[in-house]
Amino acid sequence: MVGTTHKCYAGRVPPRSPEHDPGPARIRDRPTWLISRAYVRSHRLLNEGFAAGGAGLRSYHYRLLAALEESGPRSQADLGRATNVDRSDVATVLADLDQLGLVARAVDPENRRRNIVSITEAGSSRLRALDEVLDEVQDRVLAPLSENERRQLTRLLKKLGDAP
Amino acid sequence: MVGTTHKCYAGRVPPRSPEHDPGPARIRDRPTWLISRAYVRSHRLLNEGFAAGGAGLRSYHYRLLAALEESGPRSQADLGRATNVDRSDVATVLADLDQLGLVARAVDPENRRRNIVSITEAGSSRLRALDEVLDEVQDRVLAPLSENERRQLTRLLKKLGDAP
DNA sequence: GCCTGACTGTTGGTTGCACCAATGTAGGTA
DNA sequence: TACCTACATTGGTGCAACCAACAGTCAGGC
Repeated sequence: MVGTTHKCYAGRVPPRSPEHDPGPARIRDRPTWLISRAYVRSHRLLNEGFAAGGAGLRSYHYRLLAALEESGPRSQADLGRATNVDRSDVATVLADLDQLGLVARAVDPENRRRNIVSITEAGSSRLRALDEVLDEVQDRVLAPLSENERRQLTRLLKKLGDAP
Repeated sequence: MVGTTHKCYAGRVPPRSPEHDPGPARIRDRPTWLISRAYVRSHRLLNEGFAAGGAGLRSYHYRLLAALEESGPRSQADLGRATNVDRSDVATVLADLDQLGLVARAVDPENRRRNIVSITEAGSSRLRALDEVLDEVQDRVLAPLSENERRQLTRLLKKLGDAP
């Protein structure tokens, strides 16, 4: 953009920083800001990936499918606790997945409050497709970092997430 | 919360991992997931901080105030570019700050499309109060990490954010 | 037995943040 | 002149997180 020869600015408006703007130093180095920036970036790439190859599914759907495949059939509340997704969101997202035939829900005969949710064949195969999308996204998110730096970042973020 | 012994499971549902659940490995180590977790945590602490000592202001308000104090009066569009906030959001957030007397907006006489926004005395003093809140939040967010790890994380996240 | 309390799934919201579309106005350039 | 751009503003979308309330269900104590 602005690859032209003359930037005359006849109106001479720009009050400061005609060059690139590093952003306000007050927030620039603050971890909350950096984390937020990283999240926005990751979230954007993730959504782009899902939009391109996710067939209408989003982050929540993937989380629940992955958790189901990993741990086997379990109740919705259990699923929510394992994935940090609210019970109510679990219900609505599972309704989507159920309608698509990717999961099956059945009342637990031994505890009729519960729905035992299990992933279907179609769900597993869809999950594998999403896995490829996800892997590519990881690569794009981490693109600016070296292999070693990626491992460091993963370690630090994991440690950060272990906190209450 | 729930420090009790209530693992009744009379209906013995859990088909796997009767011990502690490390979460699905499929997402557990993925940077997008870790970044998202870190963001949720950071965002929650941030909102708690703002709710406690922010007098109704939120992240967007702080961002714009900080950018204004840092760089001096400038146009809204300029402000938005410097802070990664959409023009439309800049407008509405500035309307809040204007009404609170924390910023002042005046049409640029030399380019009447623009609003030159400047921070007021009250704005600067409010910003300093928010700074203290923010600093405390940083500390709580980074609590699980050592001093050296905090520096590493900051460096890596900054590098990550330099990407397009 | 009955009552109480806790848990489950569900519906129907709200909030914060990022983002997009359209519009009216103003400047600059061809 | 006409045209293209930039600006501020309004109004709306989408996603993720979260909360409140409810009916149905179970376990324990009385």
